[in-house]
Amino acid sequence: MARQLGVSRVPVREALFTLEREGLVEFSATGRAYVKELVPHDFEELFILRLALEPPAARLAAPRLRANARALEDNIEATAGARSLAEVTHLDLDFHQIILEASGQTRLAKLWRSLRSELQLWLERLHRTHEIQTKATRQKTLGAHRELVTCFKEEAPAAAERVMRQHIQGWREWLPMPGDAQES
Amino acid sequence: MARQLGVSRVPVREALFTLEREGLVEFSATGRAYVKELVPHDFEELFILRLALEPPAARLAAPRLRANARALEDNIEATAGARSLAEVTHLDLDFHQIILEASGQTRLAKLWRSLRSELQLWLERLHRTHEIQTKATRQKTLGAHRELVTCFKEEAPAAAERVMRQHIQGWREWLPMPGDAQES
DNA sequence: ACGCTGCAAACGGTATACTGTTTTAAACGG
DNA sequence: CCGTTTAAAACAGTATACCGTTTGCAGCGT
Repeated sequence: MARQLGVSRVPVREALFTLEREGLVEFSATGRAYVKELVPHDFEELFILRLALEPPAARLAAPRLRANARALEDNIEATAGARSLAEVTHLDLDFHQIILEASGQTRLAKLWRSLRSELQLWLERLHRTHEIQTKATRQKTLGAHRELVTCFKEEAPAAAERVMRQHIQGWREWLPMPGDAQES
Repeated sequence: MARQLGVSRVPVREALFTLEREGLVEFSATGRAYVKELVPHDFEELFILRLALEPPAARLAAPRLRANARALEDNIEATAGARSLAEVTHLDLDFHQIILEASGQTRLAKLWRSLRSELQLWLERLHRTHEIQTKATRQKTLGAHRELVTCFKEEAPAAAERVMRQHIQGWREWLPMPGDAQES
């Protein structure tokens, strides 16, 4: 890989470790790196993590987003006018990331960033294999996002937490299960 | 540092990045590494993360711990007989880690491991600066742990989640605030 | 044909070397 | 005396080199 890229091995090595942290690469016991394959259980785990982390993050972010809801509103507007599916996905992840970053929890935000690429990979895969993300689901997402912005503007942390929880649970239920939720 | 340790710079570099992931070291914009100082807000964040992550983990771990509660019971016994404060802390963290590892959520377990050293650092600091961890608090901890084991044995995931939540919230309330919960 | 042995190539980790940048402090001028 | 300039030292990142180990396969024996 280093030869192909025309760089030395140390930076490649570090890049691979970074990818490992992001869940896209895994190392064998002998230190060899492989692309990690997507098993349904991993998607389930991402859902569990989102459900555990994002509602409290929304609650904590509420005070900071009271006056700074512009970024979120711009995001909603952009999503409404987005033309490609990939664009909608990107904006959706952006919306959630803004909230995470605004929570003031550096570890939480860092964790989200490390989860994001894996999440995006899954969504892109679902887009390829299933015909999801219809107009109806996009409207549902936009509705939840608008509701969240309302909560932030009214500085209603508890409501923001509840709406976020329902948003994520609903999101999970809309999705065409990848293999169907094997709880091993 | 590499010269002092008698190794080359690359391994030191990687070790520093690992310590950064564990929250013990931070890098300046110019790439220089410093020991991260403990600010009360960070402790608060650790509490928030534990509260978000551990109750669901306990719920998910319940099925797996039904028959494998021995490790937890051994841990409780060791804690009851522990002589040093550091030993109790170590065993307490071990108890929680066993549950996280048993949750079957690799990202969750990995996250816990990356939080553990920071948490331990905080607890040791609290031990030095305050006279906590009296017999009463140790009994409270042991009581909650025993209750959790009961939940696992009876395979009561919902109860395990609830007990874990109360355990962590209680744990936070016993602690002599490090600076007092500044919600910035 | 199949398994075992041994060797060569590839590999992972790390020491050393090189390069461009930042830091430090000494020399200089105001 | 203080701010500016500049040159040397330290530093971060990365290329190259070295070493011990693993891997893959050819050659051998059964």
